[in-house]
Amino acid sequence: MIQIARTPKQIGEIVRRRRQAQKQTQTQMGKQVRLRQATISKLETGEPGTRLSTLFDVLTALDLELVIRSRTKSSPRDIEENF
Amino acid sequence: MIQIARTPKQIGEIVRRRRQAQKQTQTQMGKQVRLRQATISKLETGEPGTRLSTLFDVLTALDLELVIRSRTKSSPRDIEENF
DNA sequence: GTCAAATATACGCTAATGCGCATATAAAAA
DNA sequence: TTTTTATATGCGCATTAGCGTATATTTGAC
Repeated sequence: MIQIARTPKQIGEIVRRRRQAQKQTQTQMGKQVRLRQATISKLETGEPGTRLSTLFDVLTALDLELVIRSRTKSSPRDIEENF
Repeated sequence: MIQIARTPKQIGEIVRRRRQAQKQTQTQMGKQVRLRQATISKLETGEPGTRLSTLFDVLTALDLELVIRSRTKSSPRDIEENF
């Protein structure tokens, strides 16, 4: 399972899919990492102001990790979603 | 080039190495993406409060992208750096 | 060691997160 | 449809990023 994210919105989508796949609610996840349900909600909807610490907390709860790598050629889908 | 980041600090290190590899200063990078040199500095030193939008701006300037994937077994190095 | 360049900090400011708490809205179940 | 569950929003508050500007500190070249 690997997903490219070039915008906060894309991160949110990935997080949401993963959370749902694990059959968790935002409230449950929030409890695990001590974040409000509202905070998870904002992250998943793509708030650009979300803090790195919040993202890492959530990724930990979902057993995901973040990888940074050189950009690959962007697919048409990436481009349209950037704006 | 691919790097795992499990903490804001690790992200900072990756960003810094990449920036230096491109022979850019924080001030130059900041200009490209309209961020202050001080902001880049904080990101590179691992501020957990850094915003996602800021991270993406910087990654764009460095031609890097972010990938989210299932966690791999952590290497000893990862563990010690988590606390 | 000296000096210039790069990076880390500081101050005052504005804006926005994340908080607790509550509720409206949407989605799923009965 | 009615009821329950889940997600999105709202308010007031404390905290903090990021801004401009400026300066201390570190690093690197000479």
